Amino acid sequence: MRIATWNVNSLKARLPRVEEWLAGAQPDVLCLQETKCTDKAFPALTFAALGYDAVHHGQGQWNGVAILSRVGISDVTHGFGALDDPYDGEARLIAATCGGVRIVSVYVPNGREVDTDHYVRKLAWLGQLRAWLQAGAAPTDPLAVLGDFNVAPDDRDVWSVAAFAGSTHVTPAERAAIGALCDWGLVDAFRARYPDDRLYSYWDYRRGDFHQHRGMRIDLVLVTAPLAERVTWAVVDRNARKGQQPSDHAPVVVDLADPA
DNA sequence: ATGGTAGCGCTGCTA
Repeated sequence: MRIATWNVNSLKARLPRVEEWLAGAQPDVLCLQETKCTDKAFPALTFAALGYDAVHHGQGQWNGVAILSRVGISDVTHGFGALDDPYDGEARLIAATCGGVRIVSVYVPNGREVDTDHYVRKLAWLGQLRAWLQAGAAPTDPLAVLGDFNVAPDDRDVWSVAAFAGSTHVTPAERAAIGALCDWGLVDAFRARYPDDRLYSYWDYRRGDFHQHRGMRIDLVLVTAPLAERVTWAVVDRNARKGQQPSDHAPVVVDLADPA
């Protein structure tokens, strides 16, 4: 089963490229973030024509998350349920079961500037993500959390440590919040496959950052142990960041062998 | 040099 995640930075602006990418990459499950559309405007029929069932949790102008699947979609939920949401009212999490795997599509808050209210609530949001996993799942379940985490887990995950000094995405507290998810029982599937490579998933639109290789790896596929042992391949599709009207993020793809 | 680009939606915010 091929699972993938892509922050598309507006599904309306990116739909032709998403359609093109689905046809070429042939994922079984695709998690989207920053759809920036309402549930009513979500192009479910377009995806159905390509063979994908889709569920969406959107609000309109900002945020918005979705899951597309051609291996079934059931037990759909969104948000943190009974738990408090530090970004209440923002569409940042949707979950569903696809092909026997619990799939979670997340758009972690950006945090804006270190030590601002938005940053403090970003850390709280990541803490609630762990609490929500602990309340509703087990590390022994086949479960994957895919999305834009807005955190570079390690210094290897930014093009220049100096360039991000004092910025969000690289602070010890943000990295500790990702570490807490891993402590619960998640593995960074892409990093496990490429221990030393500096491969990024996001490049700022400005200054020609993509072509200068000035990127960050902030789009992650975190999987529980039963899935980690099934990973056969992982890749960032940099080609999807090229050409006309790209998103500022590239898709991250992970292949899973059939369960033993 | 606090720059630069893209999306939303129409003025300035968010990333």
